[in-house]
Amino acid sequence: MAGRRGAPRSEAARVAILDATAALFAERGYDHLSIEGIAARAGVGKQTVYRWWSGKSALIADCLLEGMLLPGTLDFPDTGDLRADMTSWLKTAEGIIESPTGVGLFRSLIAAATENEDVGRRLRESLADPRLFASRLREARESGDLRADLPIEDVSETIIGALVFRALARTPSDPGYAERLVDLVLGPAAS
Amino acid sequence: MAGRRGAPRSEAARVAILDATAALFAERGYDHLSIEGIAARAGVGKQTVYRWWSGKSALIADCLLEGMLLPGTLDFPDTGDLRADMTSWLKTAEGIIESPTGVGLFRSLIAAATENEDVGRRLRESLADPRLFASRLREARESGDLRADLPIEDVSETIIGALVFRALARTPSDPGYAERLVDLVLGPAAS
Amino acid sequence: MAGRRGAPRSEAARVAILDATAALFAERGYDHLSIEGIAARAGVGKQTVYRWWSGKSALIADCLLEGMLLPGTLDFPDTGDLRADMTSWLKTAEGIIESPTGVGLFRSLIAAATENEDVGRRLRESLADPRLFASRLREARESGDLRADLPIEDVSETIIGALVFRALARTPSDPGYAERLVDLVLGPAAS
Amino acid sequence: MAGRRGAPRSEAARVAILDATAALFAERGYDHLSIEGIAARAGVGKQTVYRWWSGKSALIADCLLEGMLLPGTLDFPDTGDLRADMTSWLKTAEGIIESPTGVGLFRSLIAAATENEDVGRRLRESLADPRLFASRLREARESGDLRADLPIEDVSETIIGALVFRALARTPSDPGYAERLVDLVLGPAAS
DNA sequence: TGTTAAGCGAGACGGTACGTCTGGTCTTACT
DNA sequence: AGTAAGACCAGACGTACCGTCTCGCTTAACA
Repeated sequence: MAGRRGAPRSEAARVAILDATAALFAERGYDHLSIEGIAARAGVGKQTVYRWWSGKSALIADCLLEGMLLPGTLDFPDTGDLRADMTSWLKTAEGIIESPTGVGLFRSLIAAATENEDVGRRLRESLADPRLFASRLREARESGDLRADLPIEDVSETIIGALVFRALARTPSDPGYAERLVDLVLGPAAS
Repeated sequence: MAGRRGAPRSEAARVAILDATAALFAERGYDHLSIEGIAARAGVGKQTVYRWWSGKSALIADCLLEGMLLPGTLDFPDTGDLRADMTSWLKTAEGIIESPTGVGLFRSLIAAATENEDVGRRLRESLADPRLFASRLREARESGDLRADLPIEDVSETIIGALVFRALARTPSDPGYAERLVDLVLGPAAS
Repeated sequence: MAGRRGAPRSEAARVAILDATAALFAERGYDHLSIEGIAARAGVGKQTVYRWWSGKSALIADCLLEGMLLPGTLDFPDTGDLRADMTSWLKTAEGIIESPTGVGLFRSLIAAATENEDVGRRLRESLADPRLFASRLREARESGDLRADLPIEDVSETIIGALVFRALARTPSDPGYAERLVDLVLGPAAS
Repeated sequence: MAGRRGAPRSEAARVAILDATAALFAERGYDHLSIEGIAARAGVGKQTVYRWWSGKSALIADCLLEGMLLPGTLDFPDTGDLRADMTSWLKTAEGIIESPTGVGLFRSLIAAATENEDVGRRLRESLADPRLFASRLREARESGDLRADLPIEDVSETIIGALVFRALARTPSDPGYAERLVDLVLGPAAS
């Protein structure tokens, strides 16, 4: 059996650090985050941060895991009409991404994913979240509303990828985009 | 008329700076770039950099404009079979992106786009490059090989977006992916 | 000829740093000095300190050279009676060394000399200062008041050494000490 | 009656700590000593050090008390000729102090004395050690070889003080010094 | 043909943050 | 209760770059 000695890790410190990270990330964005700032805001020594995380990207990865960064407002609607629900979800997402705070958060997450593979992987895993559209697509395919060979995961990935790229490329807002993207990835609507 | 006085801008310095930027970007990635390092490598005073560029992201934007960052090997093949050409182009792109240097460069570009809107916009503009698939898609649509209402620009954007997201999310390599993505954005192949 | 380039060293910064060093040294002693504290007090970046000095001991050495640390109140009296003058100088010195601030400064200088050979050497050089007793001893020897073979420099060194050692060893104050030390190093007084 | 409870102080820990202190002091000098380093080398928790000593200077004071720092090779020779013995002892001492390790140890002791009054006092007490010259001087005075009023303790203190100051001031080695110092403090040799 | 304004390489400046190290305190589990 | 271990808050260390600001020099266009 193990039986480690020494004081156990302080949960209070862990939480204070993640809270401070999430707060500063939201306030100032990924690249104005500093470990010193986080430690100061959390009321913690810098060493306590470095003891448990390798740097700011790892902190962001953990915040992500705890759901402290992504707003919970992206639940998928359910009116029975998959294409309509998807379009409406996309318009909501576009709205968030185009808001000043939303785009900062979004680009900051991209920057963090750039530096840290855990952040990337966790973003990927969150695609499977049932609150997102993946599970709904799966149902639709099983009930015959979508062609049987539709690769669900590719669809999720492609939609998010398109949003990511548009945010990076500063593609201007376009009212018809959501419908076109749905048509593109699900195939044209049956007449 | 104006007629400025004093020495004109040194072309040698401009080129040396962009060369140094491209070299260091390739060697060490976007976030280990430093203006001091660039100036030193270019044999130039820091002020000469700051006189003409606002920071490292602007330098990258300029390098991009001069084609010093993207490898020229991504020309679109032309065998007459659009789907096959597109699949093969995608496989080549995947190969580059999965190589150790390629993925670094790719992610670094994403990071740069995160910080600087010009970088983003120039990445977007390069989608229209005739060496890429956009012009080929246009031809195919006009010759009736693709459905008439296919939104070409969305297709380009979506494909690149998918690649970007897979690079960020560290999605593992998958042999069948190119074909599936082509089917997804062009619609299933006619039998 | 050479012709250095770049901005010249800032005299204002140099002086501010030495002033801050001397002030903090007097306030808090050698081993509570910190480069950060000095830089902050001087209103200067840390790098400006490190650019010109290797560490705090080198700063002290320079302060010493500029006479910013030693009080100027140790001038040797001159009543015509060398032994009496010397005794009286020694009593004054003892008084300073036994005062709370004096002993701190004295021990701090010793600590600095411990770490940095320049500090040591400059302390040594200051023995030759004509305001101290060395030059007076020389006159006395030449005028026949002291034996001709008396090694003046050894005398100075020995007297200071005795004071140093008593300060280190916390030898308690002793009213008759000054006279005894004078007798010891000059030989017993003629009857 | 009292009857303390709990485990008694561990002698093994005490010895391990002092050994580690002495070893690290000799290896790296006083100001590279760290409590953490000592505790690690001794295989002991930091708290066990802090429980019994107030800091590194107190550790040095204790090592000194146990004779773990000063080499035992400074016994005073006895050829019957006091001046010759003293000169020869001084030359030996000079040799040690001028050796690379000796001077480091000597200056480290001075630095420790600077910080901690116990260290100072113990250095002072060690002057009375019969292996040093004080007891020999006393005998000589009693047997009439030295003038009756010679202040023995001042002599010891002055000699050591001179050596201390020469070490601090980096006075260069000088072949005739030992003889001159003996003449200085004992008075010129009788013809 | 000077004068003069801009560009240039160099590098010092006041700063921020880095990641590491140590100080001293405190909290565990073990003996 | 004392110990080995080690986490904690605090803060200095010396380094790397930031973006700005002189320097002394060079290079044209103006005068």
